[in-house]
This record gives sequence, C-alpha cells and structure tokens, in this order.
Amino acid sequence: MMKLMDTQPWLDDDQQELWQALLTVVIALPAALDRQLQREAGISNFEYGVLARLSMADEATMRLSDLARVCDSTLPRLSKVMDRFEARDWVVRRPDPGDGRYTLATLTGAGRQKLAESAPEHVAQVKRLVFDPLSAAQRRHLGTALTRIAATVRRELEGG
Amino acid sequence: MMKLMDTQPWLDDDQQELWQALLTVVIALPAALDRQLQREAGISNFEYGVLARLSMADEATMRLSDLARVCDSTLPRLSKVMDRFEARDWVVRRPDPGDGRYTLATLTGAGRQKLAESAPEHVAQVKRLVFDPLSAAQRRHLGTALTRIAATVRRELEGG
DNA sequence: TATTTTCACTTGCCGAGGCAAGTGAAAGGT
DNA sequence: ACCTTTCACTTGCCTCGGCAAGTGAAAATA
Repeated sequence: MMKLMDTQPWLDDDQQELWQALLTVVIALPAALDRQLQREAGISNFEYGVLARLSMADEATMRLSDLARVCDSTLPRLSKVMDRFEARDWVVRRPDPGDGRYTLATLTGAGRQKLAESAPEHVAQVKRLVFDPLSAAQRRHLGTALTRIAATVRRELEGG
Repeated sequence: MMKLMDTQPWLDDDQQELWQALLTVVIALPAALDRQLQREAGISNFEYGVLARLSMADEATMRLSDLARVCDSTLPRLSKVMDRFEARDWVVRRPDPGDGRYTLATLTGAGRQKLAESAPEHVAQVKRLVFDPLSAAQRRHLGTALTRIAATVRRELEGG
C-alpha cells in the first residue's frame, strides 16, 4: 500500500475538496431531481431527459441507438424505458423502413403533453439548484470545465 | 406555477449547453466509475466511498447516521451496504455504548486492505476523467462552482 | 413509574438497471 | 444461393435502492 501511494499519489487537498463536491453533485443532484419529478410527474429524471430529447428531434422521431447515445444510456435500459412509455401511449415504436434492424421511436401527442406538464417545475428546480447559486462568470467557467469532462467521460464509456 | 414560467422561462442557449454537460457528467461519470470498480474490485463507486469515509474517521469508526450524511446516502441504503460489508468481514457493527439507538460501524483490517487494493486504480481513473482534461485555473473555478451547487443540493435533500 | 413520543436503524416489497444470452435483419464471404 | 458474421434491439436473471412499515432504545410527558 505504501508503495502504491508513492507511484500513484492520492489527491492533494484542493483536489480532494473538488472531488468531494463533485461526488455530492453526481450522487445527490440526480436524487433531488428524481424525487421532485417522481412526486409531481411520476417519472424519473432520466425518463424526463428521454422525452425532452425525443421532442427536440425532427418529427419527434429518432432511432433508439441514437437516442441511447445522446441520453448516455445503454440500449437495454432505453428499451425498458420505451416499454413503459409505449404502455402509457407516450411513444410509438416501428421498424426503420430503410433498415429493418433499426427501430424508430416517435413521441405522441400525449407524450408531448406529459413533457409540457412536467417541464416548468423541473426547469425551475434546475435553475434553483444549479444556476441560482452561481454568478454569470462562474456559470461560464463551470460550463467550460464540465464540457471538457463530459467529452472525456463519453469517450471512456464508448471505448471501454 | 404559471408565475414561474413567466418570470423564469426555459434555459437559454448557454444554460442549455451547461445543463447538457452536467447531465452527461452526473449520469455517465458514475457509470464509468462503477464499471471500472466493479470489474477490478467487485464493488460500486458508492461502496468505495463508504469504505473511504470510514477509513478516514477516528478509530475507523462512525455512527451509521453520520456516515449516511457524509456519503449523501439514505439510511436504508447504507444499512444494506453494511449487510454486504459485514458478510465479507469488511466492517463490524455494534450498538453505541453511550446511546443504544445509534449503531457504530468499524472498518476491519480486511476492509482497510480491500480499500487499499482498489484505491490506486480508482484514483488514477478519477484523475484521468476529471483532472487531466482541465488546466489549473479551470480546476479552481470548477471547485468553486461545484462547492456552491453541492451545498445547495444538500440543503434541498435534507429539507425536502 | 407508566405511557407516549421520538429517535436510529432494519426489514419487506417492489420497480429499475446491468449483463449476458437470445432474436431477427442486413452485410460479407465463398 | 448459402452460410457466416455483424448489427440493432429485446429478454431473463439478478442485484441494488427507494419507500413505508416495523423494532427496539432513549427521551418526554404525565
């Protein structure tokens, strides 16, 4: 153990503080968002993201594999979310006419409405928890840093 | 509710970008850490955090409720983690002599060893994913912003 | 002192997600 | 044309975590 600490030193104090704050954010922020969305809309933060992404797509339609990628999801996970959404008539699935291996998911009117209903409070919560505590400059800096980290993590998950 | 939408509508473009990056980080970063730790040590990122926190405590001993708070965990969740840890002889639980309602958890030698084994690669991964992509100034700014957000989110979860 | 309330934790039940194996469609090889 | 391989997804099995109800210990009230 001592030997390992020599070659691969631990985080220094500043790094420790940053790391602890990041851990709290990645653990507690999703928990807070989930609780509010679950209570007020009966969906998870992740499910909200799926609805939002689909609604932004052309024709509100995407291939599942593309949707999974932009939502940072595995395919099995998204598949099961789609099962739930289809059961509630929020989306419809059909094979891609051009290539039968792909599946196209389309947001229905009911799905769009569900999103519209849950959006205002969710957005307000995001603003309250993430944006309100920061100055404009801090937001800029945070955006820059997070974008870099996000890109690195994405590569990690795709390559690993 | 309507009032919120009037005064604070959707996120603007810069906010959208920040928000998307933050979503990727809170979703994909834990996933990446979990995968590596699971593969190489058979534990989750959360479990690693519990071991690490305990090891830092005086006598490697903490009340479960205190441990839960610093790990941003619920008590049921931590209780089940402790079941697993006790089954592997990584911790022992005993009632607090001073107040029988509290339970003290102590890290055993085996538990400390498990932590020491998994630490180097985990720390290296954290450095690679979080610190390496950033300049020194960016790290400082990120730390400042995340600390503020973390404090806000903590208050949210305790108060809600 | 007896009863009630408040803790700190545990347990049971259920839904969600990961992984590995299965299915069906297209592409590649012979 | 056939067989194999490679996709894109789906399904099954299992574990983890959330919530609500249960337990046992201390405090508060009477």
